Amino acid sequence: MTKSEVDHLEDGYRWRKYGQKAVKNSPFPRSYYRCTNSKCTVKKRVERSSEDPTIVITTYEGQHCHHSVGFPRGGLISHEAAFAGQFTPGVSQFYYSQGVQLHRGISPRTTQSQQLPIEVRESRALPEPTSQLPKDEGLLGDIVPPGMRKT
DNA sequence: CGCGTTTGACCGGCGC
DNA sequence: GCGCCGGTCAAACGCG
Repeated sequence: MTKSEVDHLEDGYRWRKYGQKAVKNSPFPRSYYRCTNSKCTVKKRVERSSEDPTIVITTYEGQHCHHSVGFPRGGLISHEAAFAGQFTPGVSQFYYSQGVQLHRGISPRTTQSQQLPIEVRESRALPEPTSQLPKDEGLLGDIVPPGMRKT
């Protein structure tokens, strides 16, 4: 769960909305997102909490086999980051879940979504992200231009 | 021109 | 067999 009032929580990846359905649990609709990378089968389900409209429940499905295409607030946008990321696929869900604590206390704040305490650079140093790596090398080549694929 | 978003329809599975 | 629900896809539109 993530405390935010906006749906487009930039977790460092590009998402393309492919559906939206209304759920009975919440008066708010549920949005379905999919990673824009064709090789990346990661899907995301964004649902707003019925009790706290400021909270969105982001459910990740699958793991990324690549890295972000540039971070929003200027963190790391270099190719090195891309490589570091692809070496530790499926890490997004980890830093996302452990990096965000759900606080039921609603603050009068209005734009805290831009100050998420998430640090993506940790994605290459997490202690447990090696749960089920796709171990497939055929996935690099999404954002990595030919010529720097290796050496 | 390319990409992403939006909305409606369609499909599959499950329960009754 | 039908109805309901969740999930996905596709066409069109708008914006950058």
